[in-house]
Amino acid sequence: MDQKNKEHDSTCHKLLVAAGEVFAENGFKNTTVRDICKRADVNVAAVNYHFGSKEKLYEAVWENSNRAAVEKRMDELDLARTDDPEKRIRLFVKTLLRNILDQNRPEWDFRIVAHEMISPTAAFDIIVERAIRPGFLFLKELVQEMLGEDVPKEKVEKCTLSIVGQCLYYRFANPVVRQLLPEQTFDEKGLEEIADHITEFSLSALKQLRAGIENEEIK
Amino acid sequence: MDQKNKEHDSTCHKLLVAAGEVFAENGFKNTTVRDICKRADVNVAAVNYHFGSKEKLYEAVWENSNRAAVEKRMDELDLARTDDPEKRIRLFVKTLLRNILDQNRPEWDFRIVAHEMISPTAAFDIIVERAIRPGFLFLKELVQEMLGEDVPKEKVEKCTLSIVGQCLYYRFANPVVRQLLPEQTFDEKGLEEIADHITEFSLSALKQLRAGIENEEIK
DNA sequence: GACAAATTCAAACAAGTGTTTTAAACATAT
DNA sequence: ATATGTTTAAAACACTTGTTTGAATTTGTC
Repeated sequence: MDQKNKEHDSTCHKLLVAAGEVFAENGFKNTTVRDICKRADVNVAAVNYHFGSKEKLYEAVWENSNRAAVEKRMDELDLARTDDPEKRIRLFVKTLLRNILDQNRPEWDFRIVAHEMISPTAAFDIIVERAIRPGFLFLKELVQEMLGEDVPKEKVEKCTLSIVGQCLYYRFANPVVRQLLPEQTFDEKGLEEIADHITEFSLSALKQLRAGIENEEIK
Repeated sequence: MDQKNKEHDSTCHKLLVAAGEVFAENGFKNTTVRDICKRADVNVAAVNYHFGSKEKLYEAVWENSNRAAVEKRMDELDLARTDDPEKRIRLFVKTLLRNILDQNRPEWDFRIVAHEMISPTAAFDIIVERAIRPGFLFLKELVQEMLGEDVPKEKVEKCTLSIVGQCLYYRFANPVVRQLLPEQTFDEKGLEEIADHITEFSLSALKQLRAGIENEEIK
């Protein structure tokens, strides 16, 4: 909205940072501009002066933080391109879990996505296309590799969702998981455990499915 | 709150019904008492007159609808007690999916649970204990049967969550799924497909895991 | 039918929301 | 130094929220 967006300690910059944090915590609807301004140590009117409205600030936050973050994530995943699909699925799961569960991570943009899933705003379509679909397609290819070429597209897609679903459950239903599994931690060690389990569970399923398909082909 | 709660067309009853619908659609925070009263065709003051507050109405809605619904669901599942664990897991998945995804189902209480998972209210603990834990324990037993007795509790629990997670993803991330898989329907046929897939995926995983465990034991 | 209690209603209230206004402070260029 | 455009600040605005009020209406009882 403004040419000085990127200068540290400018009102704009302080607003973007604060807004990102608060939106990530509470979603769009449950966030007040007064909360944001208080955290940014800035006057209430600043939001509308610099961004026009709460909604445009939301979009700016997203625009500002997301593109780089997504690309960085995809790069992380691409690093392992030489590895076999199993290792890359493991890496994918671990990366995804870290992004959605690690509270200490400043890359909170994924938490905004989580809120969008539950109560979409106008930015929803863009967010899906930019932040979700790339990862989905990435994982889908790996699943395809695991299952073989002649398995129908719908099956591959559903398997992909099965893997993603296991991960995202820990975010969406986090309070439930904490109550159901009180011993489970969510620190580095806990995340590792969860990631290992989901990977093992999913790879087992994919291998078994693959075996079943091959058996059918023989018949 | 009142002795005439159950009479049809009483203000109380109309409020409970309307509130249930609206809360299920929008969650607690995003529901206004004016919305509820408009749908119930009742004066705004009625909520506070009959229930004391919006919050107590929320609790009453839950109290009123849930106990019977949960018991009915557990009965449905128990009917199949004679079947083998595989068939019962299939039934569990299908029942769960129907409850959380079938829009035409008047048993919207499960959708309130979904909202509670994202932004818990004071009723959260009760809701988890009454609506979620019984199903969780039910499925956990089935998974235990599939994996055998000597597999650690944590593994059984994580596998259980993996199954539940696949199902609930279709609810939490429903708009995303619709955008990612535009061909997927959510009518009776669509639900059947999803349920079949999740069952197949999960049973494959469990069998493979079981095989792995037995191999280790032999060594 | 008359009286009292319970219920409904329109209106208003208090608190919170996003936004706008108005003026003061600041910066920059001439 | 003055003028000009930009940024900040406090207050107010318009609207929505849950809740309360007090009068009107209905209901129950004798």
